[in-house]
Amino acid sequence: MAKSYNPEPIEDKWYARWIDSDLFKARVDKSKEAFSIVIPPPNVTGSLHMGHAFNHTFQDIVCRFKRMRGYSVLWLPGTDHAGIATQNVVERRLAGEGKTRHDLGRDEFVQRVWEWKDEFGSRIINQMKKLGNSCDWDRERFTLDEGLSKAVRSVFVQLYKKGLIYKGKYIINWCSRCHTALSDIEVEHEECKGRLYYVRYPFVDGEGSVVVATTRPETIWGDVAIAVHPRSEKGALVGRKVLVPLGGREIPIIEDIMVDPEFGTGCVKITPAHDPNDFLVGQRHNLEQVQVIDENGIMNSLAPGYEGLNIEEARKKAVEDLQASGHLGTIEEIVHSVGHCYRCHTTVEPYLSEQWFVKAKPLAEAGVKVVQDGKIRWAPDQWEKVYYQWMENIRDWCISRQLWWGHRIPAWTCGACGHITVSESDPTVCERCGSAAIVQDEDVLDTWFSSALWPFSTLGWPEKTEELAYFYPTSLMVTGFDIIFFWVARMIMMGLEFMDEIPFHDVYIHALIRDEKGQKMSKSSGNVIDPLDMIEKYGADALRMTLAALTVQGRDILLSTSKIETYRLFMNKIWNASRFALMNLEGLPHEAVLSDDSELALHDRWILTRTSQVAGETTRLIEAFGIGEAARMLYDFVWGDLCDWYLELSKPALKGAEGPGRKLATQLVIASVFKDVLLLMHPFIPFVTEELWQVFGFGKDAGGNSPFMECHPWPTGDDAFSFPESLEKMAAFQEVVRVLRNLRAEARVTPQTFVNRAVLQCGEESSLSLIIHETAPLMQELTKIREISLLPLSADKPAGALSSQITGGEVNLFVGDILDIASEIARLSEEIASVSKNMQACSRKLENEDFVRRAPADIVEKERLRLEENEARLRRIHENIESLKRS
RNA sequence: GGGUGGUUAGUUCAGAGGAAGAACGCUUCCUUGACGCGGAAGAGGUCAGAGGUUCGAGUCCUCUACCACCCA
Repeated sequence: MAKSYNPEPIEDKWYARWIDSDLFKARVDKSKEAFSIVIPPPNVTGSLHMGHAFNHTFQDIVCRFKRMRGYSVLWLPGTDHAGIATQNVVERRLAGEGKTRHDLGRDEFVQRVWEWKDEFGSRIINQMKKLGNSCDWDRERFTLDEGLSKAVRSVFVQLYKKGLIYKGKYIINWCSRCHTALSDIEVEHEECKGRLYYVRYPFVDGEGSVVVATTRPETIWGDVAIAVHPRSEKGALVGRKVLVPLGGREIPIIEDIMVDPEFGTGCVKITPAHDPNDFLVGQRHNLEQVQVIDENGIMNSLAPGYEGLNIEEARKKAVEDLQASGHLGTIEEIVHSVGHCYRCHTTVEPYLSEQWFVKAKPLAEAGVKVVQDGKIRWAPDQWEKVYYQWMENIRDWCISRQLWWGHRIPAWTCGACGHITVSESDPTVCERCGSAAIVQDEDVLDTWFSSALWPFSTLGWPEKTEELAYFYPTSLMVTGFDIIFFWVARMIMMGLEFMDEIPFHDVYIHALIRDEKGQKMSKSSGNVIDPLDMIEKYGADALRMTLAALTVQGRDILLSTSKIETYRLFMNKIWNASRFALMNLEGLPHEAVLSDDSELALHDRWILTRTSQVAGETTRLIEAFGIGEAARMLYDFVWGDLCDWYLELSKPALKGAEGPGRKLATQLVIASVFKDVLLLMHPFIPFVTEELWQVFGFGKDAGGNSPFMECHPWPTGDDAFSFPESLEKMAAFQEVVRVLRNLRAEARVTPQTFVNRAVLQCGEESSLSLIIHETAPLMQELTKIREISLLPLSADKPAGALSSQITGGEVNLFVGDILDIASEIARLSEEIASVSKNMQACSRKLENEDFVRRAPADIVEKERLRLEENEARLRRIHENIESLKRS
């Protein structure tokens, strides 16, 4: 075995073997309980980023764990077609050829996108494999593949027939760069600096004017009214007419409760075609919709003299013109919320157009109920509130996108009668009048529309497949809080509507990964830590372990390469600990197992007990999605208990110093503990554990073949050797060792120097004396003291020693001439200070009648013992000082 | 404006009613037959502030401050 762990060849080797052996293949097996996860499908244009790596590590740990626990596991992988993003990518490539998609035409363009997808779409899938994802790759799906497209059509038609999908002319969010409508949640609001322009609208009849404040003077061309709040002092103006200062049209002053009397002047201009609030006011008052900005963000002919200007130019000109005509008042610098496209960050325009919508409220009500009834559980549960809040205030979902890449809307408008035919199969004639002059809607559906069907469309719906019956509802959904609305909520609504059943039982929401300064990772800020780079540099296991260990609730994860480095060292530690074990297991037959405890020393009993404890805790934690806690516990256990203590303690026996029986017992303990530890770590770090497992030869069958770890049952700790009394005894042992080492360091004895003698004083027949008696040779080994002997507490204190107090006794280390009496007295005085402080805290509590009366008896008793212990310590320290002064 | 998190060692974070923990960094020492990618010993804290509940509060409640994020 190599002296240090080199992950790369090992990871590639095992991943290939796992796949060749169909280890991750999901099987409908009615004799087993099903466990299924559908992956949140990454964008097919993308590459694996740290957020995916984190998300996938979590799912992989749970899936591997469940396989080992005997479930029939399906982890279904795939990608989504990411309408806007993918179309953007291919359009950029075309631009490189000096072409636009319109030069190619729809069919050819879509063909080009497919070619691009075929070329690059497997990239992210290969990256997932590098991370070690145990997905069933034979079931990989894509939101635009045939089956899923069929599901999308079926859903669209059914919702339309139920009246839950409708088409209408409404004001929607428009990205003039992506050239498409967006749903409300695809708009990111951001505080931006802007200006509030005060504009005078003169009365038609007579003197004076009303002043209106607006951030968008270019839309004045589309004004159709001025509104005031009915109960404000401006209410008197209602019914009068004013002139629009650009263009000079006459518009009425109306009243509407939407107006905030406190904002600006209390008078608001109403532009129904260019503002969502104004749109609603316009509907209430039956106002005209004057559209002056087109879909490209360019002023049209309804704004004479402005035609062809973009918004920025138009705004500048409007301000100049208003200034020139004397209609412009003050200009105020303000900060206001401005919507931006979540894909390209262009400022979103409210735009009046014909779009398709899903009526969300009826769907949302069912979605709220299943969570209220506890059928779907959220972890951490605080996200439940976020979900409710959104679902209870849900608005209709704009699902049409003016793109070419996506599921084309299955609606055909008749040129003869105007009827819309919505159909799963392409119709040839209008269903109402039979005319063949029907034209399919140009738009495609929001990508999230197809993603919402993912938990059942991927399992074959609308066909009634056996996979669907067996694996749906899925067990768990793991995702980030940023897509609760985009995805989780919609999957719940669609699952309930079409499967009449929840899509998953548990939702685990994890935090987002940020850089070490807490900034979001982004290409533009150059702070991206690429998971593939990290895998190359540190290994997939190290990255996985880092991400697992950093998993915490309710806080973003700040990642840095130094943290990954920490866990890379851990991989090396496991490697070397195993190397040590293997070197010392030579000659041990594979079939030998630990079967009796007659030759077990305290530390053997202790490590077996600890292993069984840790197995139980790991099981409990993973079941409860406590991945982070489990990973941190395993790290501490392996590095601390196993390596620092147990392996050091096992050395004398392995060298034969304790006789052949002890050597064999120790070998069997090591084999047993390593077997369990590798199994417990396997879901977290599958590669290195599989390699070691095979080298150890654990689980070999009669033919000498060892199956993969994933086929081996999970250790729960229930049926393991366990000696609960060993925990306390070992703690006492460790305390003595630490105190002795501390005294050595105080006396500046270098680690390799042997000290001749130490004397431990404690009660005769006390448990401490028994422990020390039993473990003295090991204690000598760990502390490099030639002889450690026992002395009753009542005996006279031996002179010339450094002393320190332990629970139930005292440690004396004889360092001979090095002993500096003055500094030893000073050190003991410090000890007095800290012991007295502790004592005071104890007595303060015990003197408090309320404490003694009301605190649980065991706590009071603990406090009493603690006080006694401290009193004894204090007494002994004083004696030691006296004795030092005498010498 | 409404909501949700967060504030603990120099740094990054665990801990969620019974004597303040880890990792990294720092100091001192050690190449001991698994690992120097290691080991041993140490320094370092009014647990944001103020009230309250409790015999007892990083831990539960209220308020304040600051930092994030979400929704309008």
